[in-house]
Amino acid sequence: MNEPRTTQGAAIIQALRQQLTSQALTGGSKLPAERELADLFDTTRITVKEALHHLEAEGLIYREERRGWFVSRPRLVYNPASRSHFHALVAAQQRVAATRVLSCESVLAPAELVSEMALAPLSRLTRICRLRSIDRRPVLYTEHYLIPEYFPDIGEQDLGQSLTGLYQRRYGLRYGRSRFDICPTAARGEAARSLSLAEGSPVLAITRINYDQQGRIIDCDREIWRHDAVRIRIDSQARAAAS
Amino acid sequence: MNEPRTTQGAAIIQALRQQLTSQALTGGSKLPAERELADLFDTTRITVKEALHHLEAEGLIYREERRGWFVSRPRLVYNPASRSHFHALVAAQQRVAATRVLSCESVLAPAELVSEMALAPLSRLTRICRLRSIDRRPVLYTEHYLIPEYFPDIGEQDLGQSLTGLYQRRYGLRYGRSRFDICPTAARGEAARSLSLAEGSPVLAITRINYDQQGRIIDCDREIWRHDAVRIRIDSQARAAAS
DNA sequence: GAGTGGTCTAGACCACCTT
DNA sequence: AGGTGGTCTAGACCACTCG
Repeated sequence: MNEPRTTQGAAIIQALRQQLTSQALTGGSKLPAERELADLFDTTRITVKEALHHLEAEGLIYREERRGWFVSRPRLVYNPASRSHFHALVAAQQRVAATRVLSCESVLAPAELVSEMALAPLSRLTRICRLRSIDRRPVLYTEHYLIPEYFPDIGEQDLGQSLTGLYQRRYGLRYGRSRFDICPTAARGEAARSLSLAEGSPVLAITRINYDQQGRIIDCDREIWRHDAVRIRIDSQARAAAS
Repeated sequence: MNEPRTTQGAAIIQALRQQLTSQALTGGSKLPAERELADLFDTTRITVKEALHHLEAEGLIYREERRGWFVSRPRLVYNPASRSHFHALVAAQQRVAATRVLSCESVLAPAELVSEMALAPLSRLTRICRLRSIDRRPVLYTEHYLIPEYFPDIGEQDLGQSLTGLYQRRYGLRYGRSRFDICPTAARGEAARSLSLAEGSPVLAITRINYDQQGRIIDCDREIWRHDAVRIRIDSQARAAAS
């Protein structure tokens, strides 16, 4: 097997992994403090911390800033190409969803969106920021950028519900095609704070540009998922022959 | 801006980020040694290392085991739903692709695939392991698990080319639908070694189950991408109305 | 106020890569 | 052989959370 020599760190990882997969530690529960683990394994906090980071990268545990380490729950299976509503999707997987609206305001279009959305320079967009939780744990930070002309009075609507549904009911807009990018990156700024993640923690960023049925761009949304909270699943049909 | 107090680590990150985005350090080049950076910023290796890990999570730099830190090149834009060949895809983005076949052998079906692929317990599958590079940097480790009945003599074929093309030309098999999962996780074992990643480094795992045009499962493939080397891009058409 | 993780110091030895 | 990152020691103080 060409097994690398077992380091102390690897031993800690293995011991914890076993506890985690054998359900001795179950979803949502808190791990002992780093200092306690260091005593337990007769080593230092730095070594323990390294081991915990490995398990975090695997998605078995997660951190909440200055609160401690917790056991991850199963990932939400999510298809960004389907238009299913977050609350319905979560409920279908026997979990409890919640949405909190963080802000809704008019902002100058960020530079990268000006070209992506084919806007005039210095355009204004309506930005809606929301934080979504599963089983009381915040897992998804979203920013929607709307073309304001299509969405008068959006600020007076209930934004805790599905925006897709609202677009259709209130504004008569239905999605046509959309394009999305999925990119593993690191949490920064507001997204990190809202998700109670340390700056630089790995996340999955999904950026989507939505067109209506006439092919006009109507909005763009950016989802920042905790990397251990989600698994993307997509069914695809056969295409034209490979090139 | 509610800026968190600037720590020493944050200062290092900012300084390096600036150098990286201003192209003072360009793709592929090597960063100074950790000890050198520690001197430069008048701090310890551990602090420097932490900062480097942040930039790694962002995808701006990457590590090669015991060789050093390097500046990332632009991510490959990849659509796993399209059947385009790796070499063609890479060439279209002005990069140079290479494929190395690591192994091709008959193995006992891994437990998780037995259920996923609806196999009889203790079935055997043909496993092909390959390592793919862009601009001489290994970025993608793949394992294909084939139903052996459909692929006689596969071991004698040239496996460095596109397997999709080979399936069709040699075996008359064409893909119908497929289902794929995209999951941010950590590198382990053979995949970590081949990609010269430390155990536990973040990667993007894409698992795909492929059906032929008659709806039979013909193979399953597992791609392990270096997390900073790829960006998934998918175009989707409108679906039936949201539930 | 006690406990937690976040950050940091100032070193050390080892395993591996490069020359 | 010399340089690199990988791992580790044995502490320290700070910022934040929670009861």
